Amino acid sequence: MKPYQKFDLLSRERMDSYLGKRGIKGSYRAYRPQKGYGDITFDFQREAVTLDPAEIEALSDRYLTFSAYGKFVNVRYSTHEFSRAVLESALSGELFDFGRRREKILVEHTSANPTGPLHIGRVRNSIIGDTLARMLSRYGYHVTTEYYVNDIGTQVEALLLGTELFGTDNYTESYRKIYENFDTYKAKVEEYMVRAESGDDEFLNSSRKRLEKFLEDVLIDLRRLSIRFDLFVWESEFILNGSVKSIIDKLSPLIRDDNGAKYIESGSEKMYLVRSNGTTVYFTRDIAHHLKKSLEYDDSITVLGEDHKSYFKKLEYAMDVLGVHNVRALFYSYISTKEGKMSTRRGNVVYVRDFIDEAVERAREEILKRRTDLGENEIEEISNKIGTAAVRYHIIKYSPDKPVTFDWKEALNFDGDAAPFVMYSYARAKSILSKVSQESEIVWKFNDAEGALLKQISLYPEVLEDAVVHSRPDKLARFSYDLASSFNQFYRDCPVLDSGDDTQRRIEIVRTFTKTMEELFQMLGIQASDKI
RNA sequence: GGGCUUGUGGUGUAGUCUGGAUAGCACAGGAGCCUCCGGAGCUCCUGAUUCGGGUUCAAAUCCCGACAAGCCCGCCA
Repeated sequence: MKPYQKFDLLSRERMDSYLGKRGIKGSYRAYRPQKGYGDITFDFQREAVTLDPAEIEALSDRYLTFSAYGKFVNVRYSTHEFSRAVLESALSGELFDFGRRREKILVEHTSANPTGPLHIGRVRNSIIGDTLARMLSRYGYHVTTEYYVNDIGTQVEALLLGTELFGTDNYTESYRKIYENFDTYKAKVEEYMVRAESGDDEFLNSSRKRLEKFLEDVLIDLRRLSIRFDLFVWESEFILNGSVKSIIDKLSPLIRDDNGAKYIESGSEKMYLVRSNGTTVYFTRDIAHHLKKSLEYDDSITVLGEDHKSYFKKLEYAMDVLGVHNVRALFYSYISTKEGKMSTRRGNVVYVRDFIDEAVERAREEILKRRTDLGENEIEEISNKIGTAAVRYHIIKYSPDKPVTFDWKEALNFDGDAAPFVMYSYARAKSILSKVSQESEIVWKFNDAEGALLKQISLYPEVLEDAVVHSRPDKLARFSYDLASSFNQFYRDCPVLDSGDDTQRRIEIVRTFTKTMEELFQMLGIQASDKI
């Protein structure tokens, strides 16, 4: 049992047995109190009971210290015993063991139409999705990541037509030109759509080949952020394998007709499946897509911008009709700039590649300021690690449903709650470990500063669980900051090397810290650096 | 018009799901700390729950209503 679990249980048993013996009826709520009140609180506020402080205190022993204030019972875990439990748990590997789960989970993220390089609004999707996938995987699930590539539909056909007419060099511009005069090209776009929908192999293959090139532009940026996909699912698959047709058949009892177009209805909401020209809409193909997910995975999460909320509600309605309940979405709010919503026309789009470049450059400047002992290659490597980590961290650290206003100054501020701080504390720890010359026996005796760091470390399992249960990858970033901060305090108070009896124990504490940090870095997609 | 989301110090945020004690953190501002393993660090100070009702012994947290910001309501994706 992990340290907090073990001590929580011990406290609870002690409390329950006391209540039983005294015949006190009344339930308590147990939670971790705010700082200063100990490690666990039994809250009797709702109950009409009186607790005798002296009797409560008498429940204490060398592991637990009980105290009562009114209807609060606070329990403090012995620094020495708890620290020992944490360090032992870490050394045995138990602290980092979350077991394996049978469930297969699909995480779909990014899935942007490849009409141009990613901007920071879209990359929030990628970073949330990738971090989510990493933490679910660490927690023991069997995770697959998916990029759903649209190779059918109005936007895609417009992109393809645009590049045919105006060239592929600046494909974003070519795409835009179609939309500038959409009426002119509407017939041609529609013709392409019909061809695609008819399952025209030659046409679809050629579409796909060209789209792959544009998609590569998106994937290049993502790779710099250590984001890769297990799976690319092409939308046309659902036309070709007939599943769109079978969806429409399955829904047919509910389908109504509107001049040849087909829709289903829930309340006053109409959900169109088929246009009057016979082609299906994105929605219909997405139903087929999600049906496939539901069959192949136990659970599936799609990362979507908040603008898709009502869309997804409709999709859920359709899935519900089909008896599918294991698909869900994780929504995030937009990133805007101070000038408002990002818009190419207004020239306030921030591309991820620019953000990464700036962050790497900033990291490089900082390194040059403080280090003269590194070679050019090393500087390059470290600035890349720091810069890309800073980008990921800055985007993941906000709660997904919090709207973010992007500000260059803030985004490139490496002081405080930012990746360099966290990476710095890790580098300090590694630096100590690199100087360890000999090992000896651990002397089991902990002081408060050691206890504080170990206690922070011991929160890791419950933080991860909380993040997983609530789909909140931002919590890992926050925890990594708190942990780094705890380490910096420990670093100030506790010399490690050449500290006599304390040395080996502190070395192990530092090792445990770096191990925990590495876990967090792994999930946050940060490449650790021993030197920064 | 209907629906969804957000509102916490000067700024950016955590806590809100599951009500409880002194609302945590960062930036900015002020004051300190290098005879010691890396000062991108550490310590201290200043300063906040949008407004109005309600529920409750107790509300940042739950309910209702305003107000403000964003998003959605297409035979687009």
